[in-house]
Amino acid sequence: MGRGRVQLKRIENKINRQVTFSKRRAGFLKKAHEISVLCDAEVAVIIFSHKGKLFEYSTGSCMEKILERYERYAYAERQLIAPDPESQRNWPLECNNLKAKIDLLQKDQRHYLGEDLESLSLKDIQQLEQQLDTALKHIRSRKNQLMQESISELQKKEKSIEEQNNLLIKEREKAAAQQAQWGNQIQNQVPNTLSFLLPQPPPCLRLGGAYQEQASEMRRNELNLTLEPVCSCSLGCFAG
Amino acid sequence: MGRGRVQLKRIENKINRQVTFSKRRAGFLKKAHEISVLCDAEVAVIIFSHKGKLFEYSTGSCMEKILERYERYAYAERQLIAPDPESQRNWPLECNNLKAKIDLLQKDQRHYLGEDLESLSLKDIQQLEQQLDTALKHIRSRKNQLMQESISELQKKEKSIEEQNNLLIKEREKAAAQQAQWGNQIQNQVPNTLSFLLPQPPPCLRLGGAYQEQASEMRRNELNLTLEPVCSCSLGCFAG
DNA sequence: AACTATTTATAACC
DNA sequence: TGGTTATAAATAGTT
Repeated sequence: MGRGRVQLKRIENKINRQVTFSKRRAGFLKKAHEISVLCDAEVAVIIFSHKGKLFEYSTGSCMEKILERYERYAYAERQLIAPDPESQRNWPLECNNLKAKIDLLQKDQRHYLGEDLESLSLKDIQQLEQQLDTALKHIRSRKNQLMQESISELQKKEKSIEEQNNLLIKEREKAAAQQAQWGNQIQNQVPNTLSFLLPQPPPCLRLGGAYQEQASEMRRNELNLTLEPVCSCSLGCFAG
Repeated sequence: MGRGRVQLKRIENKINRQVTFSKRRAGFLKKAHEISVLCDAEVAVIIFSHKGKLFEYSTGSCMEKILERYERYAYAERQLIAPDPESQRNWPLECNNLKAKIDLLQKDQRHYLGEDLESLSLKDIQQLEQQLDTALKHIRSRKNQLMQESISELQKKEKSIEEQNNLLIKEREKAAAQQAQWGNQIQNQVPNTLSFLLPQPPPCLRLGGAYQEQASEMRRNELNLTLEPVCSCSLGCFAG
């Protein structure tokens, strides 16, 4: 994009290289910010010029956070390769930073839960209100969707069970009729059969019940994990 | 560069965001490589998508080298923060725990903001809805309180200024009357005085005007402080 | 994933 | 460096 085509090759002219670096760097960092905002991505850029000068960009101006995330991400792989080159990391500092971050997250979480509002200005409060209002809209929309799905599923299940019931009832009637017939024929030999069959619930009904219980148990577990984590500070760091 | 102008604002449509991310990411990484080659710079790029997927570029495919260089560059500052009588703690474990906690907090936060709801069950969603609903009640209550306070204060100030105004008006009238009297008494002795005096606004008026301006300026300032604080990001560590 | 009408970025020049 | 302009590139909306 310029008056001439560009070859992907080191610019030998020193001045030209410097100028191009300066211009492209600006455009590049701008694009980093754009993709970060537009696509809600977390971006970190580090550039060392030929002369060794550092330029950087990071979403949320928090380079360390992104680098740590990167380290964590690549952790598993590198663990396999390198057993422990981690004695030279600045652990205390890292821990401190993490703790500070957690504090911030927890503070924000309290705000999201409508606590500790005294420390917020009117404008903060208004912004918070709007955020939660929007969030609540999304949440209610999703809830409705889930409820609709749940209703549909239950209706389907109900219908299927009803059909099975009808089948079973027919079978029972058939059996009853037959047994009545048989009873008449061999009444004295097996007198209890009919009274034993009738009170027994149809098997399909019990199966349905068991399935439902299992499902709701599963949901309860997920709830514990996601909404009531051990740490009391679950919602947080808005940093993203 | 496209058929429409683009607003620097998160793309709300999920599909669009994903497509744009994909396209821009390609262009962005290409530019990273270009600047690296053309300008003989050392470039590292880390991108985490909204979904948490990692994309990266680094000159010479050696991310670690560049990150280490970066760490060395920013080393001095961070050294100052950390003393260190502590070397026998299990730092790696502690750090990992803290990071896990942060992940949980961030996940929860997204839920509080109405994002990533797909991973929640109906029951989770209902609980979340209730939490936010309660929080919103508190927040709105606090907001009303703050607004009331703000209104009261402004009213008080208004009243005080009005009183001062009244005083000043009275003074002006008094002065005008006095000057008219003087004008009659010495009209013949100093014929020009009156015509010189009259167009001249009485001193108290000018004072009053000056005072009023000052006061209204004050009000404007206070308004800015309480209603529109400079920091646009008051809430939380969004940057974490 | 391919196609364009546009918008952007930027190479060359000052 | 910082501005201007002609042009190459990137990409938003569309298919």
